[in-house]
Amino acid sequence: MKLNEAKKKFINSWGALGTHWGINRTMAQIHALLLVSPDPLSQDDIMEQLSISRGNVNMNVRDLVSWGLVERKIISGERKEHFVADKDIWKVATQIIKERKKRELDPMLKLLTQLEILDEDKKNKDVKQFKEMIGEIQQLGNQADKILETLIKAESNWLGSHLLKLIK
Amino acid sequence: MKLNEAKKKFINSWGALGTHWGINRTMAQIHALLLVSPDPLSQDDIMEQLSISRGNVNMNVRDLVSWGLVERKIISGERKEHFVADKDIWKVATQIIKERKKRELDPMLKLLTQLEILDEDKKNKDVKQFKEMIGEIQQLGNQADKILETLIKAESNWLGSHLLKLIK
DNA sequence: ATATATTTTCAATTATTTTTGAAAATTTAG
DNA sequence: CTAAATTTTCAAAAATAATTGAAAATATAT
Repeated sequence: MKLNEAKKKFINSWGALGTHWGINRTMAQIHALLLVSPDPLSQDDIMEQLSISRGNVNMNVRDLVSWGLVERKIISGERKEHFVADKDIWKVATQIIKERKKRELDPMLKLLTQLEILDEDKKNKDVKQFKEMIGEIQQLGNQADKILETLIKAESNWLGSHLLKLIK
Repeated sequence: MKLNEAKKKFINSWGALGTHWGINRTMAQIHALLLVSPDPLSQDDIMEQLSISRGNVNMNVRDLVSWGLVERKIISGERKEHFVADKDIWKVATQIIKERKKRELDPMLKLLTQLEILDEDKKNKDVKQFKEMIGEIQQLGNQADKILETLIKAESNWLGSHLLKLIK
């Protein structure tokens, strides 16, 4: 297989995968492209390589920056802004976990707390089962929260060397 | 807050959350509805409670069954099929992990293995960096795979009592 | 076997999300 | 300051995904 073919395959399947994770195809593709590009790319480079419009590149790159996955890079002499992806995959993973936790898990846990305040007949079968269900989800959510928090703080090599042995 | 209000809130936010996870709103809503319903519901019950069409219910319930989150229940005397969600949240979580691993992580790892076979000048900067990147993703993917595998096999209470202490 | 109830399918419709591209805003150079 | 380059915005268009609803298929009762 040739390099360019491999890159294309990688970019495309990364994009396809993104759609299963609530991330839009283009954002995932741009991220993939930057991951396999040794040097920073300009908006025009990205437009050309992925055949997408300027506005699309702009919006999605901006999103990637807000996710902390990509950063702007000034190249001396160049007028255009350039972008690089953080190439440390462990950081990429923890960054994604951190953001999704903040954007999704935290609000859900907050909501569940609100739902707890149910002032109705506690002997009612439906009320009882509802409270139980919410309680269980909350418990699991809190556990997940703690684990993710710890994971985010952990060292990149820690996971492989310690956790895996302990968990077995 | 009244029970029905709480249920509605739960169902709606569960649905909204689903869209961030590549799951369609309705499927997530049906799942939420079944989670907070003590008794099995028929297609008509679901149609009525969520104001959605028969076809929609049918397809999404079928999907939930294929995910192993919901099962068909025959109620003696009743002609219509009824559906219940597995109420054990730990099982729900591991079931979702299991399915997503199978549907997404496994194929991605397979793809990465194929991309490894790159027959080009190994001194080429681009080739080198590409291989490195793929290698790192693969490593992380394999670690995640092992951890998820262990998690799926773990007992529901094991996570809280052991993993959390060890990981700290 | 026939009629009736129930479930499934799927083409057409509707809703949602993504993408484009050109205008507006901003930045940099001279 | 003015002009050129670059970035950003956003309404409209296109693409994608979800939903409907009625017809077809299947199952059950008499």
